[in-house]
Order: sequence, then C-alpha cells, then structure tokens
Amino acid sequence: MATLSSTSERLLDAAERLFAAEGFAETSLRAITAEAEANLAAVNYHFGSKHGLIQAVLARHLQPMNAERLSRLDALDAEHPEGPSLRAVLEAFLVPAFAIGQGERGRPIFTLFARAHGSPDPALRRTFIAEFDDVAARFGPALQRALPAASMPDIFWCVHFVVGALYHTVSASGVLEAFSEGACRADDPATLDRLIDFAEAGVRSAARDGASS
Amino acid sequence: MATLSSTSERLLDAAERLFAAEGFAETSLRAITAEAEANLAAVNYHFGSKHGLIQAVLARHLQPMNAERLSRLDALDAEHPEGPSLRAVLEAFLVPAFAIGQGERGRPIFTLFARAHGSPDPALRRTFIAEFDDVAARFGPALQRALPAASMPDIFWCVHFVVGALYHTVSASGVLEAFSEGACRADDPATLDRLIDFAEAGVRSAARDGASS
DNA sequence: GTCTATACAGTGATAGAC
DNA sequence: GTCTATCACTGTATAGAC
Repeated sequence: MATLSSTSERLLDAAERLFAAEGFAETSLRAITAEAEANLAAVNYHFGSKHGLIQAVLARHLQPMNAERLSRLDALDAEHPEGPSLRAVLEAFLVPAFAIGQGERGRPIFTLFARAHGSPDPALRRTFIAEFDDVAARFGPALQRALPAASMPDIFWCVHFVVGALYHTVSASGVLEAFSEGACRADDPATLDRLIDFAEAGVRSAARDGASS
Repeated sequence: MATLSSTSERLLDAAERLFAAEGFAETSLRAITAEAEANLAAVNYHFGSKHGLIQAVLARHLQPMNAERLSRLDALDAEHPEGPSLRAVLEAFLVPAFAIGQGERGRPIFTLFARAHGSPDPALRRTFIAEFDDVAARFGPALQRALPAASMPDIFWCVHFVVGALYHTVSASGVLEAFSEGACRADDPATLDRLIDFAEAGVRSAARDGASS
C-alpha cells in the first residue's frame, strides 16, 4: 500500500496524479493530503508551500528528461567527432521529451511542463526554466556546428519555434483530434517522426538567407 | 473616467488587465470588481460566473482576429482564382495573430489565449476552440490546394506544429531572451518573418514523403 | 433589469502542542 | 515529524432595494 513509502513521496505521487488530472489551481491541498493519507500541514512542512510542491513534482520528471538529452548528445559527439548532423541533434533533443509524453502517465505530466512554462507565477517560471540551463548551453553550440551558415540568434529562434511545436503537440493534441474530425489521433506513433521532419526543415530554413543577425 | 462606460464593459476591461497580469486563477473577482468600481455580485449577474467572464474576455479578441484571418483569405482567393500560394495562406493565418500580439496590450492578451488553450478546465477549452471552427474549415482546404502532394492529416499536423510555435513565440519569448543572453529580443520586428519562413519550410516538408496518410 | 449587501462553504497558510 | 485549530481570503448564491 501507499503507506509503505515516506510521507513526502506519497505527497508527490498524489500531487502529480491530481495536478495532471485537474490542473494546479484546481487541485486543493486537502485533496492531495487526503489521497496521500497525510495531514494537511504536511505539505507546508515538507515543501514549504503549494508552490514548492509543484516545483518538486516538475523537477522529478524534468531532471531525467534533460539528463537523457545530454547523454544522447554525448553519445553523438563520441560517434561523430566532426560534429553530429542536424537531424541527429534534433532527435537527441526531441525523443526524450516524447518518451515522457508517451509513458503511462505521460501526457498529463507533459501538460504540467507546458503549464509551468506559461505560468503567471514568475517565481515558478524562473525555477522551471533554470532546469534547462545545461541543455541550452550544450545544444546551442551543437546546432551551430551542424548548421554553420546560421547565426546564433537564427538558431535560438528556430529552437524556440520547435519547443513551441513540441509543447503544443504533447499537451494539446486533443484539440487537433477535434479539428481534423478524428483523422489525426493524438497517440499516433508517427507523430514524433512528423515533428522531427517538421523541425529539421524549419531549422534548416534559418540557414538559407541568414540575413537578419 | 471609467464610470462613463457600462458596468459589463468596465468589468471586461478590468478583468482583461488583471487576467493578463496575474493569470486567471490568481485574479479574484473582488480585485476585478474593485478596479471596475462595481459590486462583487455584478460578475455573476452579467456573466454567470468567473468562467463566463473569462470566456467573454477571450471572445472579445478572438473574434476580430479570426475575422481578419478569413477576410485576408477571401482577398487572396479573389486575387488568385487558381489558389493562393502556401506562403500567402500562412501569412493570412499568422499575421492577424501577430498583430494582436504586438498591440499596446498585445502580449498579455495573447498569453490569455495560450492559457485558455491549455486550460485544465474542459468547458473553457471547448468554448475556446469552438471559436476556431470557421478558420479551420476555410484554411484546411486552402492549404490542401496550395500543397496538393500532402495528405489532409499531413497538413493538419503541420498546422498544429505552426500553432504551437506561434503560441510559444507570442506568449513565452521572455524565456528565449534569457537563454540567448539578450541576443534574441522578444520585440524584434523580424520575428514574424522568421516564424513565417520556419512555418513555410516545415509545412512544405510534409509534402516531400507524404507516406503516412 | 440593474445593482447592493450579506451569508456560506471551501481555500492556502501558520502557530503551537505533542 | 505530525497534528489540531484557526486565520484571512476565495467563488458563488440569494434576498431585497431601486
């Protein structure tokens, strides 16, 4: 039973489940502590505030995702000393994110990322994006090397577009099912390939004119 | 003074300002009614609930945006009876959205769209995306005609990616300023051109292989 | 129809006992 | 570490004034 794990772990599990199902604001601490069989005050004791609990839930999934991005990029660098291809770098960036989005509790968790990224709470947003510092520092130069004709701002902007497409795909593809009248299914396994194709073509377009740096 | 306009208009103005600054959940009805110099119960009288007020705030900006998208597409169809180019169709779709994002109160309002799109409240999400029915019905075939080699699901998926990039760009470009250490500025006027270039290249990539329909 | 005052159940947070 | 009691604040509903 749940009571075998520690209180803070049970709180994290319960919070993740409820946040993903209902959203941050809509989930009360009382609902979380009831599901975790803990006292209301335990949240503030272990995590300081509801805000702190949200950050802890996010970090528990962000860190493995970004760690795998970095280890994939390390493997690529080892394989290709002259620098990996654009497509390979984009795959190293996108595949670990998709892997989370497709897991058993996948999509809801990724929805949490999207919500945190656009959260009105500046402190939450700041803590959240700080988790991406290492990824930005490693993937920026890798893309620059794969696409020497593009300027650094070109690359940053395109990655920004790709991130937007990724977020929207993993967190809001239900919308697409409605618009396409069922022709596009959110769990279509080909979606990742479509996104990588799209990202590669889009990013490559930054190198074509490259005027605006 | 504000008291010259009707109560419901003052409520909409105040709500828009506060929602954009703080978020939906973080803005209390008491703060809105105080800023609008109205009674607390006026929100429920005029809009039924806080939820109804949110929908009304969104609709006030969504309708002109989508109306301009459609009128731009009408103009294109009149100019090019054989069917407008892919780039022209994408411009008709993206430019009106950007115009809102760059207006005086622009970015905050667009942040509201992104929040609504990913809202945990299914009723809010449903009402929100219903505002796009006409746009989807008109732009889908227009893109199909501009890109005959692509299947309809190909096109829907790519538009989905483009929408994600658009949302992230207009609502979360502050993140990019941080990662690029100031090299990319959110108010760079070239951003729209970058996004259109990116979208065109990405969407065009769907027509290359076109296997997965 | 429009607006006001007020009451109510549920929220996050905290101080202090154990 | 845990729990109880309590705080100020939230969205909503309603009775009644104009």
